[in-house]
Amino acid sequence: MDKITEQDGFAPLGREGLVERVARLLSKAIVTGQLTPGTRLSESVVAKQLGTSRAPVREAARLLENSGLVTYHANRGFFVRKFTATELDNLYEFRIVIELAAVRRLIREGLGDTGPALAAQIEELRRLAGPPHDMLTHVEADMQFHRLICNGSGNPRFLRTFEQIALETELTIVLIGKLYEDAHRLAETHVPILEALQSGCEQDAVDAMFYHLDVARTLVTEQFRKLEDESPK
Amino acid sequence: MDKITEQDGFAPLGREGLVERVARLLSKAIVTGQLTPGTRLSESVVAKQLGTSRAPVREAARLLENSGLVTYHANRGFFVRKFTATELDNLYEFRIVIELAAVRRLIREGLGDTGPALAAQIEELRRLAGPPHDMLTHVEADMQFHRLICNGSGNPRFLRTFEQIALETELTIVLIGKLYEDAHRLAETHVPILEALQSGCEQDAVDAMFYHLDVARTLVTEQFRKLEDESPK
DNA sequence: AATTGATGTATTGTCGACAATCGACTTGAC
DNA sequence: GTCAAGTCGATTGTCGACAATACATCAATT
Repeated sequence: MDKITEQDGFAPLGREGLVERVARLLSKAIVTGQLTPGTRLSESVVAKQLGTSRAPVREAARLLENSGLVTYHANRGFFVRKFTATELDNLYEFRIVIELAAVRRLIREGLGDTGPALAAQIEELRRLAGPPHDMLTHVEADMQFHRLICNGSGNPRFLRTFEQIALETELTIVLIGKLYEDAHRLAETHVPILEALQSGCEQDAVDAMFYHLDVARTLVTEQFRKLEDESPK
Repeated sequence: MDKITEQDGFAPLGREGLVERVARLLSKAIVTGQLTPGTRLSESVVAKQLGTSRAPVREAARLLENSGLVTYHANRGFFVRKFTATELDNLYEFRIVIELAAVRRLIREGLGDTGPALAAQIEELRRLAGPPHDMLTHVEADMQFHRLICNGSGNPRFLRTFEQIALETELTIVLIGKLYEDAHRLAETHVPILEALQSGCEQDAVDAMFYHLDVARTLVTEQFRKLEDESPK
């Protein structure tokens, strides 16, 4: 079994550093929309709210900067990241490059236990399609499917880069407010990818993944442009 | 440990933050080999040497962590990154993915003023081929050629990702101690890439870049394995 | 002798305070 | 009324000190 989540194995449990905890709380607050894009992340305010000093908050903010959730201006502090339609398009283009490369490598290295893991994740997506429809949980499960592929590719750099864009991808999806009209449909769109991967045909797998991501890219970008027009600036 | 001193002479653009200065000094010390892989980066020691407190050093170290030059172990601190042959191979595989994607995009978007910039950079490489043969300067000029391509691609994510792996790439090359036997030859290996880019044929450009990077990958990996055998930890 | 447990030391983790810097506001001249 | 310079308040930048943790050493037990 591959190690993805931090709860399996003997990874220290109470050993989560304060910085990581703050980073997790902040990222959750941002992704869930409690902190809207553009708002300032005052170190002292956050520190006071969490009952810590500014140092851990500052470090956590720098971590989030690498995840693309916040931007940092020298001598001005951290701000929740704002996205433009172009940036969003660039994000998906980049994501496609990374994930297609991961798919190619995964095929060449052999699926291994990534196959069953992907199948199980699709089951999870189907289960989540039923009520209650928690958007964030759903998006995270979707991302987990793609994370499994990057993780199974065998080159840790793909997983690492995926993690760097995973949170901002989640954020943009949540910003838009919907991923698919039908949650059941979303789950099924992952099936062709898995089947192509299991067939062992590299080109089929690449095509399936590209189609999947390209559809998502179009949906997300168009929806975002629509929202941009409704509330210009 | 040698003292890390700041090279005077240039203050790039008005004010540079203390954190950035420390990060620059540290990265230079690592890439030049003053700090060898595996050595501990004691916050207090570095801070004392640079005449600052630990806070900026700590932030700078976290920046370098993103550049892959140092690793961080919770409650143990920062260490200069050690590379294995496999990691190095993964690095080059990843680099190929990124740069090939950048080339594709650059072709589609049109060269613009990237063409002349690339030509000028080749000239710079030729100039540096003459004495004195400063390895680091040479490597940096080589990387600059590739940086220009990522920058010209039009998608900032490619440049951003390139920057994340640029320093560790430089480090591995310097670790090996040589890039090419003949520095003049290195400069010329970039010519086919530029010509293919100017031809406008996407496949030619991709092929040229792939060949270039694949040769480098083989050279570096083999040389590294040789060094690994000589001094097997 | 090997392993376990206790102890000491060095380093990181966190904190609160002060200094430097930026942006907004006020004030004044034209 | 507009613009410029000066001032003020708030926030980040940096610092030194203290607390918590890990590693090494050594003692005690089997």
